[in-house]
Amino acid sequence: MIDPRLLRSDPASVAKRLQIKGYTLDVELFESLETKRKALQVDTESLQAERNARSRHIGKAKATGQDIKPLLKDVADLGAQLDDRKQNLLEIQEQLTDLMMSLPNLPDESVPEGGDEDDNQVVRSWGDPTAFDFTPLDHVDLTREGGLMDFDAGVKIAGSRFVVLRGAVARLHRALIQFMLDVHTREHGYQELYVPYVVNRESLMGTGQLPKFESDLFKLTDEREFYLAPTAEVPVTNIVRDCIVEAEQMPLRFVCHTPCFRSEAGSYGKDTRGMIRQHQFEKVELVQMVPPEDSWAALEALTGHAEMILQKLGLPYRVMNLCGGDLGFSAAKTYDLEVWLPGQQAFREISSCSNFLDFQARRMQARWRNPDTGKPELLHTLNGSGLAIGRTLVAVLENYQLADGRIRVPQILQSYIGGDAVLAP
RNA sequence: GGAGGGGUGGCAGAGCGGUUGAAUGCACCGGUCUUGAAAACCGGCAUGCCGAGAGGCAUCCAGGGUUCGAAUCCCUGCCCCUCCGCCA
Repeated sequence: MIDPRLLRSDPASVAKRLQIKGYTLDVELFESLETKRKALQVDTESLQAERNARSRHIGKAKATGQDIKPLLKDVADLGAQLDDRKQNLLEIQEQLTDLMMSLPNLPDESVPEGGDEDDNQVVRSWGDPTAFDFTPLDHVDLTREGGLMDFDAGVKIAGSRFVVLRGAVARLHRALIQFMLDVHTREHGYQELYVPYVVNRESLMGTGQLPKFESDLFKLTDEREFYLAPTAEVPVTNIVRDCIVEAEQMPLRFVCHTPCFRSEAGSYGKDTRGMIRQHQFEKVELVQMVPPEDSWAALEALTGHAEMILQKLGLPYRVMNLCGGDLGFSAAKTYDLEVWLPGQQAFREISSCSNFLDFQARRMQARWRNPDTGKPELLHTLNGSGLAIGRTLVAVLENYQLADGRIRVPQILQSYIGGDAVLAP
């Protein structure tokens, strides 16, 4: 949520900055709601003050044994009046909260202008696109033999955009998870977490998936409002919801491997081949909670942590600064890591690292105790994939393929799969 | 699944339906004392909104209800704890 004070004091400049994200704020609607709210609130509160005063009076009169009947008569119609105004106020407030909760975060100054991914800026790149003296295959063709990636089985069991992995590929997939968790816990100072994969409405509100993006989620048919987590960001970030974190515990750095479930509504026909876009995929997620003044440095560090995985795996990639139009709902700034996929002859997103500033924290009421003021203040949250497992698997298969169709195993992964230098079927 | 007990400030923990936004302790902040620290003592210490200020309003898990008035009474939901049963 955007700071309501900022929105109230300068809606025009908020609107201007939201426009960079392609969001049009109806300033007039907001201001008229705000004006109504203010009037109603003052009205209601003065009425309440009167009622409170009179009730107190009755209490005192009763205590001294006076006749309270005339006093009661006085307040007879106050209650109904009050109920009426309260109801009006509540309706306006509800409209205002709905509006506020559906406003995206303000983009940072350093976010480039632009409407879609074509306007993203290359910040830096690492490695050169892998060279082959033959025409490289994509991961689908590479794994056809032996049904190592069995898309038909996935379809049979669940439906399209699901897959069954077998044998060496399933093992490599698992090895990638272990490897990433090890690097982040041992070298980057993250605490490993295990979390629920089912999340409630409040949690999704907190990180910003709700109320606007319900259709991206799988909802369970239960009388409780349960959803499958679309990313570990949701369960992990919500750990600090309604919490006041002590300063000496900061920064909090969590790493968590979870499956992620996404309905991918609206992506029909997009990335239908292979494992690039699935309803269910694994991800190792990095999440940080930091004091506000540290969050920009933390974004650079966190992005670096994700990059380190690609470097250790020897996968060429580039870092993109997302333009306004491509920026997510909650993010103030996002770096995407794009890995080189020889099968597609293209860079594809494999990680997304964002600073949310206090946007999520305000929704979650996640605070820390600022030692300078002694007061609870909103903290800053960040997260990034470190990395998406399915896409990393694809990248390894495609970048490490040999002319005969076998797959070399990146040096650093060999100890995770029994020392094999070439993927054994 | 069955039977009970609970949800109050950062934490612990009081709180006859009226002057309780809430005793007390701990923690924290400031001060006195001390060479310094500890102890002791004094003072301060929830959040949001409105207001220039004085002050006002709201919040004691959430939502309804009773009442002139609810932290306190009633109903529903959520969560936690204890015991029994079942279970990976």
